[in-house]
Amino acid sequence: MSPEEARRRPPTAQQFVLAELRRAITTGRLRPGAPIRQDALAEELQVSRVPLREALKILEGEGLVTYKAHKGYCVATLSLDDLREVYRIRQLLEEEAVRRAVPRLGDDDLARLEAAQDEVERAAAAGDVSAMATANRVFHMTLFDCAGMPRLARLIRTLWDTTDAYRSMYYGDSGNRERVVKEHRATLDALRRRSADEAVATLDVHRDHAVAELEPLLDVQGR
Amino acid sequence: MSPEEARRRPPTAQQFVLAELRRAITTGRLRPGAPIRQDALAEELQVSRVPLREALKILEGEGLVTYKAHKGYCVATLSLDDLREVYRIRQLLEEEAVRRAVPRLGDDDLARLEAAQDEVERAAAAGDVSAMATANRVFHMTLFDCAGMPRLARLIRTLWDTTDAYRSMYYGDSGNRERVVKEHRATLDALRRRSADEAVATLDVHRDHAVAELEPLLDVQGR
DNA sequence: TCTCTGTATTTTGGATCCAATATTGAAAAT
DNA sequence: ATTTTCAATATTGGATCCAAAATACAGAGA
Repeated sequence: MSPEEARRRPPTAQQFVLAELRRAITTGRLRPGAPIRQDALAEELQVSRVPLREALKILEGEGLVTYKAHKGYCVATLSLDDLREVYRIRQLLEEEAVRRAVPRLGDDDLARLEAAQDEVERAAAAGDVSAMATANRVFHMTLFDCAGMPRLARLIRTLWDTTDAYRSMYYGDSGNRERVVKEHRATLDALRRRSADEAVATLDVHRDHAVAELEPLLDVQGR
Repeated sequence: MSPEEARRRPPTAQQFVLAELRRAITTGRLRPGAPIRQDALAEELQVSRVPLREALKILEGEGLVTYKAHKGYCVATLSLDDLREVYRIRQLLEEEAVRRAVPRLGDDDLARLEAAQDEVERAAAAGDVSAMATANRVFHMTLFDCAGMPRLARLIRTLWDTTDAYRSMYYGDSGNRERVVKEHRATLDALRRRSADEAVATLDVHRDHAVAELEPLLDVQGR
């Protein structure tokens, strides 16, 4: 292992495994519905099954994997109903976060949001799906964090996680990437004018488009 | 172990430990802020540390315990801000659940709600704090489950869990118990008339009272 | 007396081994 | 041919053991 890697590697194996599992799920290397063989995965990641199982327990709590006693873990699948439910809950929670955040937004916060948006636009132009997903997330979470409600922000993060496995498919389409860029600009504009109502409205549109694009993808998965 | 116990005991040790930990936290045997010594607890519960640690990971995900690498787990404490945040999020999510549930309420659902309320009243009269907490929870969750949004219901459950450690203190006061009974009746009445607006309003009042009563208790904990 | 340092002890993190459960497949009976 | 039963195998659950980190503590030095 290079010094670089060693420095970035988390202080415990379970945290390392947790990060790896998240990546594997969001990048699609572990497909929704796929069973998780502990022995194979542990060997692949060069750890024993103990830290792997603890990491899986966390993901189970977050709903990213499902578990049945004596049967094991599977990558969670989303039904259409699940997708709509997750986005409806996000709508409720994100509206609250935005309304709390807007009056607290400082110039430094706006600068961070603009920096995040720059990165989104760069990734969109380059067609870098993975960077796009990351940057998009940074943009939204930066805003939500400004609400000063850490538990709310955490809940929203968890909800985002549950659809991460499908998000990369969404960004595979260049039309989707461009629309995301435009919608973010509208949100940023509303935030600059300190208009919570408009910011909420632009994000609602943003989400609705995502749902509309994701629904057919889920149908395919559901086979 | 008696046959009775063996029958009720979950199929895996971790599930058993998980249930025991929840009980210990909600009943106050494990106080908020208390460190969790794995060796001692494992011996007390007659299991090894492995299932205990997996159960703790679940509770960590739910926010009932906090964890620091190489330092271990502690029962989570709630600050005043945390309490207000949790109840604000509950307000948002529970309103959604009620509005979805009301038009779907069948007579059988109402019957179940009334049965739950009977149990609440029995426990309140008997001054049985533990039974009161359980019955109260059954009452509310029965309603939320009627929304047909399993993820939403699960989120709400998790939010309830985070304040469970303090709920039993709340029910220790007979005035609080009586008020809960009355407020439930108001909610039931609104539900019978299929009035979502009124049901939401009664539940908002219900929650606000709980927050008002819990805040001073948290101050004491915060020392 | 206070602080710093090094060591002993405690506690957590992880690996290996064994047990229990589930799954698979083959053989036997209908 | 189909179904059922039973054994073999694979996979998960749990216990024990060892390693690593953190904490507590004692002693030396200022």
